[in-house]
Amino acid sequence: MSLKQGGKADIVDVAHRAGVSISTVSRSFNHPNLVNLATRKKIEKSVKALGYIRNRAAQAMHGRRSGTIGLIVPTIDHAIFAEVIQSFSDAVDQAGFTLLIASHGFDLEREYAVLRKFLEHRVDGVALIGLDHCEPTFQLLEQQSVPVISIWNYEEDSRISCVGAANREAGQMAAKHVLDLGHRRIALVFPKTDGNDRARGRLEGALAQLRRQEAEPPEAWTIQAPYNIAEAKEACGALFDLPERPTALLCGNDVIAQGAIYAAVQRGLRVPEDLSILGIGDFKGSKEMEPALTTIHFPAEEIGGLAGREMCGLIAQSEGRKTMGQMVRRKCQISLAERATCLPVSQSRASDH
Amino acid sequence: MSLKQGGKADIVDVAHRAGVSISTVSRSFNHPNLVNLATRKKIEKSVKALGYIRNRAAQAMHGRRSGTIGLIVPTIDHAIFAEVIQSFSDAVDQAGFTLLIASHGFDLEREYAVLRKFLEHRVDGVALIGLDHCEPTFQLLEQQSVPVISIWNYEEDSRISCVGAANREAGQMAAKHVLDLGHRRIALVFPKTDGNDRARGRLEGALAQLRRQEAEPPEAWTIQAPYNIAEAKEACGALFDLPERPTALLCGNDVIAQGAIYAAVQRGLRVPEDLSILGIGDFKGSKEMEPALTTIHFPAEEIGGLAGREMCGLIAQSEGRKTMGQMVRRKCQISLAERATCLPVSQSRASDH
DNA sequence: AATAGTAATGCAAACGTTTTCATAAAATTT
DNA sequence: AAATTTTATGAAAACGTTTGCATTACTATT
Repeated sequence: MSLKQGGKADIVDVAHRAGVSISTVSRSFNHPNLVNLATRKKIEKSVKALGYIRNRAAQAMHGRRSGTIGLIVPTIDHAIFAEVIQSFSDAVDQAGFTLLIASHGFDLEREYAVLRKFLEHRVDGVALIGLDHCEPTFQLLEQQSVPVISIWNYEEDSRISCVGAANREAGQMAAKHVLDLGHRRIALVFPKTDGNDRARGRLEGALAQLRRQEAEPPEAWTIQAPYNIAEAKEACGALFDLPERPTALLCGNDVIAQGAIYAAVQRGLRVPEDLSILGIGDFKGSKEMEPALTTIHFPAEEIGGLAGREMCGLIAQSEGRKTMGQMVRRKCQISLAERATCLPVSQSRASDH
Repeated sequence: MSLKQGGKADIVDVAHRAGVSISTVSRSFNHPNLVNLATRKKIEKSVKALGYIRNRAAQAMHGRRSGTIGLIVPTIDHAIFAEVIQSFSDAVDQAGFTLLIASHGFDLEREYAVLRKFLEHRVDGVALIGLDHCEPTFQLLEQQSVPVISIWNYEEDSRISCVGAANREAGQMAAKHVLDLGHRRIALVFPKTDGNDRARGRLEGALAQLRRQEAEPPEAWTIQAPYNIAEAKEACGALFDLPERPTALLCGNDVIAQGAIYAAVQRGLRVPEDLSILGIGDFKGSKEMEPALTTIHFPAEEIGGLAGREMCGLIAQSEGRKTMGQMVRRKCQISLAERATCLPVSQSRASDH
């Protein structure tokens, strides 16, 4: 009865103090309508006095949900992911879930390990980024039949539920735009594409469009850079120092584009007069840049929020036992955000030398 | 025995199949050295065959640790926090912990609510950002005597353990730098400071230094802007449009500084010739900007990593029962990163008009 | 006034582990 | 060969909840 010291009050302590049975206490939490108002008040008082905090772990043991959702991302520290994580988090929070987050640093084996760990914690659902995952991951997911959703990439024949945009379309849209502006000398800066279906989709989409219009870039103009300003700036700098310079640059995302702009400025190249630059993603701040970045808008917040809500839906319907929940696929619209970093080739400075 | 269908294999299923008792199975996980190698192999095989996954919730019920750490941040979607979250995550991951993350949107009441939720999940430790928290939060923490650490701000008399930098010093250092460069007409752009001890410390430090050297800015030159490029750009734009313009601008962090630069560029002001701009934080990409941003370097990665390790240490020592673990305080060094956005006033263009 | 229905509560059996204690078998000592 | 220690295992009691079933006391219904 004097159990308050340790801060470790128990449901039985609460029951004792309130002069009721533990069943009643439990019920007053889970099915309040089944217990008398007066009793409920007594219990509430006892809870306060004892500083009692429910033990979800114990709840979870009853086949009840753990109330947690696991989110596995390549990295948290990327503008791209931070935004989508935030909106996903908000969405599941609102439904009362607690979020477990882990990153795997673009290593799909680690992704599998993290997934196992999450499963040990009996998460009610799992969210992953993209649709590229290793076979053991898929199998584990299926075998455990845990609700799962993929965020960020949309494929109509995806193996798991997904909420995202068509990255291939984005690449194509980007390429089409610079082609429409009359550019023919177009370079590409993309990150590594293995294990990264988003980047791969974009690159393939862009390349396909360029080929279709017979403007495929020479090998030297298809370079790699990770999603980080410093390395992108450096890689693009090297590209600009080549004897032959492109008139337009297609970047794998806005961070790369920003690096590209800095590399250009550094060399006295003017954007967009000397060089048109196109990003993909439309990150926070891209619109405010000077010059404002022309890019393909991805509704990151919408995707994250929608994914969160669909995740909760999937979990809810998996309550209904047996049925290995339905598959859900949601495609979010992307669009060209025409701003200041691209110019028709006719208005560009003739920069041959 | 044929329990594999549901993917819901049990420790008893495993024991059955391996022909041993559940005690042995449990032991083979927790104290492998206590069980015969041959038996262990059998069990391992049985585990594989059944696709068994341990249930941490059940473990946690034995007073054992849950293996989780809760991290509560104002928001995930800020360059500042994303970096520190990532390194904190990596550190605790490495120690085998799983991270629970939630954001409260700079609302300290919500922070309290999130803390309660985490406590229900019986996290082994809690990490918070900064030292500003509401009284119920502190009390709950004390009462539950859960290991807790504050990230990002250092105070020698903090109420809870902390790992971070002295934000007041940062503000002072920033102010001193522009004063040393000869500036006297200095403006300040900071975010709201209530419930945000980091920003408050910086602002107070800067203001104190300016006052000390009798260069306190007029009210119109002390403006507010949240940590986001769009609003910072707008706010700074308004500042620049004032009849009297400062020669130097002290920004609450690098994001604000970036917004300020864009606002300047937009108006044809040249940085640093017409206006010196100083950031605080040294975010990823600040060094690569053109012009490269002069700023106060905060070792975000170091802080996050150190905080993660200290957190694990706190948890480990709290194993030893009774003793309400020691308090830990770690101060990380900040430094001036002199780059290209600040110029001595003598070299600036006389921009009076 | 007897009966049926409803509301509020308690008892005890789960849930999936860990761990203490006891025991059996094997290895070591005398 | 008996006595002792060590190694490997099992039985059963926790851990803190939820919940099905049983019970009691009311409230309507006839």
